[in-house]
Amino acid sequence: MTTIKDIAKVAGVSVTTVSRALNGYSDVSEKTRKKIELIAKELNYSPNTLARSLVMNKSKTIGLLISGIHKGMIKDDFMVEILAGIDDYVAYTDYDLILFSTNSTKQREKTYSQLIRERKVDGVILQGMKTEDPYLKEVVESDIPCVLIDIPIKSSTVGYVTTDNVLGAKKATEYLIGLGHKNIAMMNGHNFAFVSQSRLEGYLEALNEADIAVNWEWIVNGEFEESVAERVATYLLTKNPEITAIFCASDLMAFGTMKAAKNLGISVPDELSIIGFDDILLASYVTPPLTTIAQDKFEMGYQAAKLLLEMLENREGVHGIYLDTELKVRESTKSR
Amino acid sequence: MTTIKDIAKVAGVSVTTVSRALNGYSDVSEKTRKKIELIAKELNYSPNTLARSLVMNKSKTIGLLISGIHKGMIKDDFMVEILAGIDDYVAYTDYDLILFSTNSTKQREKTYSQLIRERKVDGVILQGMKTEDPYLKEVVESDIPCVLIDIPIKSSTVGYVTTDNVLGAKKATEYLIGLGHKNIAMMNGHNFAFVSQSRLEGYLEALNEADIAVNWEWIVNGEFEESVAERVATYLLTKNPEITAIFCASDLMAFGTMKAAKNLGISVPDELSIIGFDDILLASYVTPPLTTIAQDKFEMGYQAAKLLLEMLENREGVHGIYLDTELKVRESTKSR
DNA sequence: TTGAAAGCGCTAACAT
DNA sequence: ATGTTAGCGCTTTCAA
Repeated sequence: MTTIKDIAKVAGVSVTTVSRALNGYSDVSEKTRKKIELIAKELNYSPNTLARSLVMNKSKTIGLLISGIHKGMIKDDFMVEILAGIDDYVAYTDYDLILFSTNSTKQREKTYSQLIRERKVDGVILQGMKTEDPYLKEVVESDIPCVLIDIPIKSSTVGYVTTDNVLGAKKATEYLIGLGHKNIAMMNGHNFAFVSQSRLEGYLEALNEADIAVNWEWIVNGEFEESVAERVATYLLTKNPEITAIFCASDLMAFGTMKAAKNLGISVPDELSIIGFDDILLASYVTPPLTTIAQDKFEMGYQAAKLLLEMLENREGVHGIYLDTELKVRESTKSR
Repeated sequence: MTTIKDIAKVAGVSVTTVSRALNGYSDVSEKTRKKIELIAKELNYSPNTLARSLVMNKSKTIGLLISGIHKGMIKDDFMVEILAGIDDYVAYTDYDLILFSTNSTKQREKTYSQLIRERKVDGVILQGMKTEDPYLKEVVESDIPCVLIDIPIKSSTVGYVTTDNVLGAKKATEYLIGLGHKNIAMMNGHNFAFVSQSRLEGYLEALNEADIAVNWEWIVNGEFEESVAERVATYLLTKNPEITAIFCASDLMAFGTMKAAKNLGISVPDELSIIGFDDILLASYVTPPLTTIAQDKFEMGYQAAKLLLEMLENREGVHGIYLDTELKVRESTKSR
């Protein structure tokens, strides 16, 4: 492997000159620069980023801390789209991505922040962490720049990008109300997700503004999992046959709810309207196609990467980004 | 950021001793080791892997060269599952993953092998490269260990994992034949994929063994893309109404073919049987659910990672791995 | 059992 | 415009 030392030797100059020439500094004569560049090419030289990072104290890598790289990823394309968005932005920079998958099942003896510090990433993007995750605190409190997906924490080194979940949930609920529904249940995720809190808020707002009394027994948690949602929905629908519509805080949970309805012989959308949240790929393929609130996941990733790099280069940027949602009307909802 | 120097100072020993103690060498007294470990913890020390990598000349990172991180990834979960499989294996090692997405649209001024050399990855996994990709050659000819997904090249530094595509395609075709079909077309990918060659081979084998004459006009290329497949299938089916079954070399192309049939008013599976290859998630959600040959994509990723690490640690392993397929009978095929 | 010293490949003052 | 020197944080001979 050629080093600048080799080049220096061949060119008959010092390593400093080589370094300067190759890095485009102005204080090197055009002649020597040309010579050095030529030799570098001939020797098939590539710089050793390790050495460079060590001395410059920045690695030009950004860490991606993602949870559940395997479990959810297949059916729920949320993570994949985020990743695609991040990649799309990062591809045009000189940063590379290093993946830290926080597989909860595996007993990593090292904490995330240890990993991050060891690998000397310049910044990190966090996705899929629960609000009470001890590591979240650890990372946020460290001085390493990070941007959080769907967790609105802001500081000089922390930014976030998320969807306007309150408004999104409100839109969903209002749509149901507009359809003539009054007995609208909500299948939420769990209490350790900011998005759940926000979506609940939107749901409540919509009900309040329409002067519909809130029935707290109709607000349940499906843990963002299809199977849990199915179980919970089965119970909910059996106990409360008067429910005519359900707003689900994720498409996957909407699928579970649809299954529950099917098993109970409740027809969707004739007897029960179901609306989801996310607009994952499958949403338009299930039967009936799912009406849902679409979030722009790709854009979330893109904006997250953009924000992080802005922070890294000390360019001022907005540290808190809210993305819009869009109602996708399909066939799982019907006017009453 | 604490370094071993800081620890050494506090402990009143040399950096050498600290290094040895922390790395579990035996030639350090239990007493000093304990002391050093304690101090390290108190000072919240993490080793700088950059420095370590530089001197040890290995980085404990493996590069993931994947193509089309955004385009295909959403609908076609192939890449995602591979990634999940890789991650699943790597998670239990002390290696980390660094992502090089070879977005064809972007004009990377650097070649893959440059990226790889600069980042000093210890090994690399390649996915989604066409056989004639100049970079493939470049990487394979370099001395850096790599394992290829779906490209059977073997050398001392190159291994591969792939599906038994010949057998898989044969199974598919035989199933169609067993159903009573004789006029069986094939929608292949393109000529620059080994898998296409193998799947064609399997198709031909099955026909030959059943004494069915091959009609070369019925063998077309859909470029592994849904839209292309739709166009090609439309033409094929219009020209050759006698075709009663089509074996598609990917599920996505099978979807395109289904669309073509639908537009032409050809009912699947009543008038036309369609069988796919891959078994992507969507396969069981489309209407009618797609009969297909399933590959174990997760396992491919897992085995690829396993093989690469075996190569890196000089453990002997099989450099060429073939995985089995499984026929998933659903509702897009019917006996004639 | 421990330490001194060299060096991995690079950049960055500070000369000249 | 170019070179000398020091040093990033670590591992590893070689001595003691």
